[in-house]
Amino acid sequence: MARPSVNLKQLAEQLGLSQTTVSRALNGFPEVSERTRARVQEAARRCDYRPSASAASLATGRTFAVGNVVTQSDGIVIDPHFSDFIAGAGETCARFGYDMLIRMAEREAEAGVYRDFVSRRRVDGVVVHGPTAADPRIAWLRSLALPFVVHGRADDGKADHSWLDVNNERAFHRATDFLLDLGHRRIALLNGPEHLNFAADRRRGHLRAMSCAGLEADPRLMSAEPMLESYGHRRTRELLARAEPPSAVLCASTLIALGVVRALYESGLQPGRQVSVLAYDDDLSFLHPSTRVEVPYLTAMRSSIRAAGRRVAEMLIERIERPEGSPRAELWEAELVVGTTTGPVCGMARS
Amino acid sequence: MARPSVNLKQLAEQLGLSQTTVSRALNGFPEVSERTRARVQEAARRCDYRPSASAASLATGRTFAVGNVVTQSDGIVIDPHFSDFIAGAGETCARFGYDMLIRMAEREAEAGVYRDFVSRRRVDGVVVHGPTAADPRIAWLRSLALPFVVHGRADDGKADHSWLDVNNERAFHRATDFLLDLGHRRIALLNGPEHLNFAADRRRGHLRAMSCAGLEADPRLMSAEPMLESYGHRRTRELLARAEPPSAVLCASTLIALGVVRALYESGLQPGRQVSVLAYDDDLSFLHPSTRVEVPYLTAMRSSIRAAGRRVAEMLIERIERPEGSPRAELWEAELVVGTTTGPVCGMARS
DNA sequence: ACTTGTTTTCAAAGCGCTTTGAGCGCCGCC
DNA sequence: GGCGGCGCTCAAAGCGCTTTGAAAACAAGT
Repeated sequence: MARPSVNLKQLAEQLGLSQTTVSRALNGFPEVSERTRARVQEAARRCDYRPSASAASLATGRTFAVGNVVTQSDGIVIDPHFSDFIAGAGETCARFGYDMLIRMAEREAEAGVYRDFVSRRRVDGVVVHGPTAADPRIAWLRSLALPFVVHGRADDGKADHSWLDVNNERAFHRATDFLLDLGHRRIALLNGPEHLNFAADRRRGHLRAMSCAGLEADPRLMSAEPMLESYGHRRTRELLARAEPPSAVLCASTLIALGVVRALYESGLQPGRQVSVLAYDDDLSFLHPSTRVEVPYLTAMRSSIRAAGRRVAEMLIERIERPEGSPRAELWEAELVVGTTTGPVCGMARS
Repeated sequence: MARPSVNLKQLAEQLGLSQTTVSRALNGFPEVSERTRARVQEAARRCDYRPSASAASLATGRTFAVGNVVTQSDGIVIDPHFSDFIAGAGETCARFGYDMLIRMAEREAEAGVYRDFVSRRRVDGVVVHGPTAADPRIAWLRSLALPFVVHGRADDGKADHSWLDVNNERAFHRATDFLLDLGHRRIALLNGPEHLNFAADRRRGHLRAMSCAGLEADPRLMSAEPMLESYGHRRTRELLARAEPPSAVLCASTLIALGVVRALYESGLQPGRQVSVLAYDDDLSFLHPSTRVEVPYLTAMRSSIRAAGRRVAEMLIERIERPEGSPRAELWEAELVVGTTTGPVCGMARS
């Protein structure tokens, strides 16, 4: 099996046909007779013929690769949510014969990367991660005529491009309502970085729910940081040291929630008893049992980021293969999963 | 900035030079005069000229991409360790002008993916993840003459290829010694899947340390499963329900350890007091404070998987660009970081 | 002036595929 | 008998780069 690589020319010679016919036979063109097609396919399989990607790419302009640029904003943190998203997207890509290209760059260099993708013809399309308010990338990509799908929403979703987002605002509205119904009034929000739209939406959902209930949210109970376990832990310790600690904590990720839970236990408190914990759960594969028999632990608003990855890739491939079609937008609702970390407000936490 | 894409021919015409000269000027060949080179470079910059990747690739056979195949062994779990590794590798790749190609496949299809990479000329080399005992991939890749670097060790590292691994055996030997020194005798091992070499090595290190201390490891205290938080949690509850529970738990990842800690707290035990917890820590970015000022929480054997990613990518690029050079092998030592989750054995846990 | 050598430039031949435009044989239809 | 149409196949022209082999330009040595 050393070096079998046959090229089109050799295959054609072997068959006594022209390259044209062989190429057409393999690519399913109608103008080749079924008998010939079968012969060609058989020979191709026997010789393990596979067209060179770069030659095909040069001839067609297509690369069968989708780009993902990972910005290392402050020299830190590739977030684990990304890897689950990629896993989902990768499944779809594999199914359609695409590869995923990943390029890391400083945030300021991102525009350059897109131009590079286009002028060097490296990818057929890209997915845009972590949109911010008035995200400039949308305009760049449009002007470059590079197909793209946004994971999240830019321009409030009004814009004329494909996107898929979770209804973060509603998710946090509902989460807050759930806690309010349990009697909680002092609710802390441990949000992700709020220049990212998803985090801003979550904050808004939380605030809306509070004001619908006639309550004013206490700004001192709200924070926004990268979603690390240590953030949940440190912040919870701070909150518990207050004169008026919260009776419930709303977290932007399960990672944060794990830190919160750890801090609670360290302080001798039990999640779901003295302090309730509710997290947004991206259904990360490594935080969940592989078999779903066990009772959920964290109460959470859940939506699978991996499923989102799958769908976003489908949407992207559709834009690539039928650019004339109209863009699609999907807004997914997160599902409330009640676990053991929430419970009715209890005496202790009353201010 | 709409469609600037200039090609070599146009650039050459514009300069009144031949394509040859322009190409050579840009690629740093010595036989072009400095004056001409400067002129060409200036023009290239002004026109934002970038050579088409597929054309260059077709002409040279190089792709400037390194492949990573992610096997979805049982339809589940892309593990978060992978994403940190990729982040590291991505940094190096970006520095050297390479892209990372990711392809998902069923484990049985992996051989086919490598062949595809080679015959379709998709990548210049690959990194091999998660080597197992007598891993067949090594032989495949060698017979395909595709440059590769193994993250981990195959063939006990004797083989003639580049690899980078952590000394997992020593790490777990030391970790076990550390616990033994604290007086622990009943030590549970929550290992990763032991068909993977790194996990087998860790088990061996643990067993060696035990037998060096004249102790026999209790097989009922050892388990091997995918490294999920829920695994740590469930398994710890099982262990605590035993007549003779362990006084210390050794975990193959921080994720597992978080589950262990949670289970301990739920049972009213404190990590570091009644039960010690020591984990292998890949220094995953999302489980650690971004600023390192805080005291470490988990006691751990630590080695950055991200740094490993960086180095593996360097080694791979070296193999790609100088295949005649001799392969490199590196064995990294993990560092012991003492946190708050370990302490001397205490009365309660005595059987 | 004429060879010799060195530097700088070029035309043209690939790399391996797709795709255009045409050819050929054959049918049926006016 | 000529003509359009249909079914199948092909030669050749790209796609945009690199690289070979040779030529042109210039300087230096006899």
